[in-house]
Amino acid sequence: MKKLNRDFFAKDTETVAKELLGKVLCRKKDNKIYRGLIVETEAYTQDDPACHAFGGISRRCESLFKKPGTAYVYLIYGMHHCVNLVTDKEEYGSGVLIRALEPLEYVENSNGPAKLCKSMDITKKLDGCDTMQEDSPIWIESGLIIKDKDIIQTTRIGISKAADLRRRFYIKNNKWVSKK
DNA sequence: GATAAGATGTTA
DNA sequence: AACATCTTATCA
Repeated sequence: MKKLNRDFFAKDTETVAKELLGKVLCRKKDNKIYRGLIVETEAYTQDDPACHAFGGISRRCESLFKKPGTAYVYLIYGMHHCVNLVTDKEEYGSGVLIRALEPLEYVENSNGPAKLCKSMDITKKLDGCDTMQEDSPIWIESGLIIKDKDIIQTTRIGISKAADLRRRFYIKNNKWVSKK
């Protein structure tokens, strides 16, 4: 498997969200490399009221404004972590939320955005981490080619603002996609 | 300083 | 359908 380069992330956020399906999220910890196939994503951009970067930069979401390929990790509901990958260009707050993984190596029970962070030990310590760095503890590798006919595009989950936008993508008939 | 809401998951 | 649990944004 080959590590993705920055050009992959330096594109329109919805395009990256769609293309991340079938890629592999990797997390190195204690000499073990956890791997999971990305099966569900959501796109968030600065002009979207549901995005943390809507209205500009803040301490929490500052990572969204960094270079494409940066990891953005935040805490939600006081107890759950979620991870995004920054997209498009630097200084523009946008990213793709990883919502679900199909377990490959050392990963289990990852059919939800908080569950996958728990099973890979992704915490705020990884916020702002540049996945392009050679020694990064988290990165993305190429994986499967997903055909267009196997990709479903629909509305996002768990948000109240801009709930009608169809910015969620998942692999059709994959059992690890989060349930409503 | 106080308050409300939040890109969720588990339990019943 | 309730709740666990706390950071962040917003307002005073």
